[in-house]
Amino acid sequence: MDALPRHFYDRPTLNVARDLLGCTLVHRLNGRRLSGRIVETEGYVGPQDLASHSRRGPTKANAVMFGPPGYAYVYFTYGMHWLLNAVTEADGFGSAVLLRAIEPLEGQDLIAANRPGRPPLEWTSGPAKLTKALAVDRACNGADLCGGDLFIGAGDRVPDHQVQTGPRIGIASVPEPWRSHPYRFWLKGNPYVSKSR
DNA sequence: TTTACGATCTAT
DNA sequence: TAGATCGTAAAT
Repeated sequence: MDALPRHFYDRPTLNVARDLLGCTLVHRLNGRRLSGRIVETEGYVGPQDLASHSRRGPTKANAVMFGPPGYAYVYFTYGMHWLLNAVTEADGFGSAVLLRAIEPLEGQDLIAANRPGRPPLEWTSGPAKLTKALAVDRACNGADLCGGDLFIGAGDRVPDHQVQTGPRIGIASVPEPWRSHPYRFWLKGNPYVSKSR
């Protein structure tokens, strides 16, 4: 499976977020492949988006977001979690797609080992769960998703009637209209889609 | 240098 | 429903 080309990411962020559904996130590690089918994403559409880390302009932590498309923006939050994004749009524009959930495909023995004591449905059904499961952390920040050990491969095209949209999760303190914009995309009925609260 | 908080998860 | 837990950036 080939990595999606850079021009896939050099498009409007919401189109990328929609089209990443059904694609395969792969992490090559120690000669093995850990992978999963992307079932939930969120778009963070640019500095004007008050829910986006890019809203205050480039900083040391979010610099990758402002770089060229097709790179991994990995950041640390809540004192313990790593979250994985794919950078979108033109170099210099701060936008990305957060990968929120995947369905395990390859390397399920290794994935299980990274999620000890948890049932399969809780291995990758959340943005911090999937990074833990696929061993994605700060070392992956800035990785080239178009040609490296962490990449995204094309999947079967997901028809529109299988795609649902809604507001993004975990941004309750963000002002309207950004809080309510339907920038979250998921596969209808897929059991690995994260639980919102 | 100090403080407040966060694109979450888990156990209670 | 609250506690864990710490890097980051704004405030002091």
